[in-house]
Amino acid sequence: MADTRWLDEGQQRAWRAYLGMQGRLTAELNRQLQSTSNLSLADYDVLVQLTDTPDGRLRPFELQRALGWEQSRLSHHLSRMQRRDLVGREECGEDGRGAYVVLTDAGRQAIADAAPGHVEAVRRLFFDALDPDEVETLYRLASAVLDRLDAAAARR
Amino acid sequence: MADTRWLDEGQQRAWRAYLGMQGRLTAELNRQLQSTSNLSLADYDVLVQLTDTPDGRLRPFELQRALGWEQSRLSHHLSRMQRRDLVGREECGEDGRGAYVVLTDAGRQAIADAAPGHVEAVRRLFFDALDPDEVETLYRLASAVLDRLDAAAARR
DNA sequence: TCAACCTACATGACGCGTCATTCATTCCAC
DNA sequence: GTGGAATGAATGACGCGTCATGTAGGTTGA
Repeated sequence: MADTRWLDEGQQRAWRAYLGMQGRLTAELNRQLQSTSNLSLADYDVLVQLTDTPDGRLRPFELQRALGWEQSRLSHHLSRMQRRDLVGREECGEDGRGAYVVLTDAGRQAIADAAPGHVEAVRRLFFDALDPDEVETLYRLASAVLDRLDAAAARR
Repeated sequence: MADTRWLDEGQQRAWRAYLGMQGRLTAELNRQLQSTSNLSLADYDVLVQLTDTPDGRLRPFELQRALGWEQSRLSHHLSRMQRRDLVGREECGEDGRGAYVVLTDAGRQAIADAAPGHVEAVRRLFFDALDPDEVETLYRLASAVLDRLDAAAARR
């Protein structure tokens, strides 16, 4: 591998800026959510998915695909959320192996309380810094990279 | 907070795509680095910073600023890297409170071995999916958000 | 029908990241 | 110079994420 093609100047600074933004933005949003609502970003994402279904109930593997998480991460996270009474687990009649994850009243309340402040933070720290063109480009860019990642995941 | 301004359509999908890309790209790069070089992305970043100095030696607070990390994260991480003999700690003459973090031979070797494969992965999963305009926009976008984050950090 | 295989999910171990706290040293106003 | 604030750094506790593994239940085909 003596002939590595390194990143060019523009790629380098873009990558560095992206990494910096990524890490610090995630940390800051996490802090905001945690301190004002006692939720993590991960909790928030799970609750959003459950809230988006009519009966607040999903099979873990559906959640997994919607979130793009690893299976064991989801399982661990659900256990922690269950301990805090944000979600419950129920047996699944159709499939003896399976289960249902159910939004509890406390969970529903938690995300309803947290959402406005979180959206506000996302807007303030992120979208207020961008013009519409940049937002559109971000969408295209992220979608293209996601396709790459899907291909890589399929290859694994 | 009854009058929350939610995200518009374009912002929603951009945000979702960004979050998806962010999480999965980080996970994938971590996996690649871990499995081929037994290093984490965090290890890699620390080693890069140390390699960039003439004598492979930095004060922790300099590393902290360069990486944009929390102080305690860095301290914990350096302890773990020290246990694996990737870095060493030395006393600091000029300031009795301070210390030096020093790149070990093993650390220097580790990043030299890891760099080609990592850069290759970054290129394959990320830059190969983008055209130059998108890279340029990403840089502008990330820089703008970083400014926001600096402002938020200063306010804290 | 039953063995081989696959799918849905859980768990233990271990490294990572944050918060709160602690400690020593240095800086500075007076 | 000295008491108080600020700075540089470490640590314990605890939630998070990954890998490897385990297990029960479904599916398929000879």
